[in-house]
Amino acid sequence: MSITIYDIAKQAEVSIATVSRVFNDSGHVTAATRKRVLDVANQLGYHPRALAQSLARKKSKIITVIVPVISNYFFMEVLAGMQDKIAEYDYDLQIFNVKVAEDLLDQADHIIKRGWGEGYMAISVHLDDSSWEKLEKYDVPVVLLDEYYPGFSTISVDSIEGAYIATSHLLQQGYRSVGMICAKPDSKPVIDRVLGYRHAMQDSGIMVDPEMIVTGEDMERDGFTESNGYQAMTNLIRSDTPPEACFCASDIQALGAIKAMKDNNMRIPIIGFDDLEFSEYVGLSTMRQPMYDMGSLAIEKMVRQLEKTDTEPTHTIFTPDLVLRASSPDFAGISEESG
Amino acid sequence: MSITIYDIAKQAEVSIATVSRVFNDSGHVTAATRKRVLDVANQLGYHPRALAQSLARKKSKIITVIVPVISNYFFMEVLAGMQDKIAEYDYDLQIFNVKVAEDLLDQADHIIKRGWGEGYMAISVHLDDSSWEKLEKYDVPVVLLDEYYPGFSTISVDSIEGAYIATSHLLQQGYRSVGMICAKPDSKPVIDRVLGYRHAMQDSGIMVDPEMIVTGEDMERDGFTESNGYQAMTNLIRSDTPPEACFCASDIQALGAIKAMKDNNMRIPIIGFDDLEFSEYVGLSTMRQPMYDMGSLAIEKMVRQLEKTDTEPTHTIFTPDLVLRASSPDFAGISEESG
DNA sequence: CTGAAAGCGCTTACAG
DNA sequence: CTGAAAGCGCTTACAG
Repeated sequence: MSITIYDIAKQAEVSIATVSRVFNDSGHVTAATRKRVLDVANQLGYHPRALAQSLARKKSKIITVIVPVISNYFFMEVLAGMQDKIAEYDYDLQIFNVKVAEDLLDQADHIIKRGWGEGYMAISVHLDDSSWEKLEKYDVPVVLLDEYYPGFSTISVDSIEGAYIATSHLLQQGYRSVGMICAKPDSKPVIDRVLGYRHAMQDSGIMVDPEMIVTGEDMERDGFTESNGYQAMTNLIRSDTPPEACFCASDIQALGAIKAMKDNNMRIPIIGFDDLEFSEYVGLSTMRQPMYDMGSLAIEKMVRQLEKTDTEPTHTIFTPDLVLRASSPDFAGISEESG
Repeated sequence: MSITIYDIAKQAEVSIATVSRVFNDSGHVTAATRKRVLDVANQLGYHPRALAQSLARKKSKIITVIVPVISNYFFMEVLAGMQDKIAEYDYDLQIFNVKVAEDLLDQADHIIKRGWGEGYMAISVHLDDSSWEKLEKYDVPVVLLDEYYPGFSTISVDSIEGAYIATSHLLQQGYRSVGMICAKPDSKPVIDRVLGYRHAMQDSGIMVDPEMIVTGEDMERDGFTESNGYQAMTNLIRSDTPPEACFCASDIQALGAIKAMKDNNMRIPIIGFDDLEFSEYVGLSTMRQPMYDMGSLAIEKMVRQLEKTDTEPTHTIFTPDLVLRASSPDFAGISEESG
């Protein structure tokens, strides 16, 4: 039913090898035969099947992206960067979702063994070193995004440093009691951001009050949701000694936190983490993660590996930038803002 | 180097056919030989290559998604719905970006001919009927999302009706001068939304003032950006007779429009279109498009076609729901709100 | 420049 | 239940 290389070879009165050559610009084909083949192909609407080409060439020209099902804004902005960048190359993107569970390694293993891609990128997939080590054995190009492992090329953001910067800024403004809204406590980014927060507090000689580190009840998407932030801030407000300022593990939660403050008719300075597209318009101060650039860079690293330009893994660690907006006014400006 | 069905056949002392059967639970294989094969396979870390299976079976178990590069929130929420739904089935998602240009048909044609997927979904790809007709000839399952064409299954939202509802609501509140913020004028959704807006105005016996239909200068993503909305609202404000209320073609633009109002120290009721995740937290009234559900339904339709449950194209047209929030207070409440 | 043939790694009737 | 063989739709040395 669907037409193949044989059909057009027959009609053009050449061998299938010649047809193949025409479509690959490989080998030298006479202009005449080339035209004959192309004419027949056009007439019949022929186009080589990528599947068959991939098998024969042992190259699929596909880059497979592994992402946790909790697809959030972070992933989306990263993906946008990937999509724009990959358009420059002769590769295409295939996406596989994995469930965040104990058998995460098995799932990744399975995806790689299925062998669709020439290379694999994992976004926010967190495994321990021994797990990554197993995957390393397959000797296939892998780029990790939002994760670090020496054996693969990685792109990540220094969450500890970011949290430190945000918290320190608040402390420098003169606030002593700074709270933190976190998400799922055992999620990798949360662990790091809490750590940075603690460091900053300690470096300022302030005892960390465990009750100042809160999260909401809604644990969908690992707690990275507006509702979680809303709940968390509500908890903070209702505590005996509400903080004077707050560092929040993500912008999306900060959005909810701001709403909670509004609903409670109060306002304290808050700094988020991410810098999502809407953050600027909401006036949210935040630690900017260059998500789009990270996605773009990930593709570049992958292509360099695929084309053997890079032979050793490379590591890029971005330090997030503090972006100050209305949500964390200068200390002097507080009275005006908190109307 | 990488191990194949032959390797494990040899070691297990069976034919490759038997190995294949074990991995496909097809045919009856003795428990003993089955175990033997599986043991060897595990030991060698074997797993069938999807590429080869696809070629032999003439089925790739892949659903290909075609999306314009201007990937916006709409696409992202749709994709989330697709991802969650596809997890229930034995299919995987592959994404191809197309550039919105004259040769959009060629690009789609090319993607389909490459033949990766068993079925193709197009999100927000707008072509004329004769173009879709050409694609119909390939006789491969296609589902269109955010587009209508009789020959394929489609899922769309009634933009005209949605715009009509939003505008009518504003008019019923008592506003006479209602403006509209649109995006790229010749983009499909914009055309429809402007139409609905005009209908509503006309049905209320109000002359449509062309100057009341504005857009911003930034045409990235077809104008569906905050900055475009900001510019558009700024234009509206600066006009000789600013409107008393405003319908906006998208939430993302409405976000920018609200900021523009704030910066100009004024506020008129505004209703957006989409209901993005942040809209609730911003208090933006809007025409809700069930994007997630649309993505989910698209997968269902596709699978039904792939498994021959559906043999005829089906069409689902959602009418967007009016969701009222703080951005468009009741007429009575205006004085309080516009502080 | 062009063709015959082997091969990519599987599946699947067809026999037995 | 199991194997030999053809086939999926291409590519690519190897000859000529």
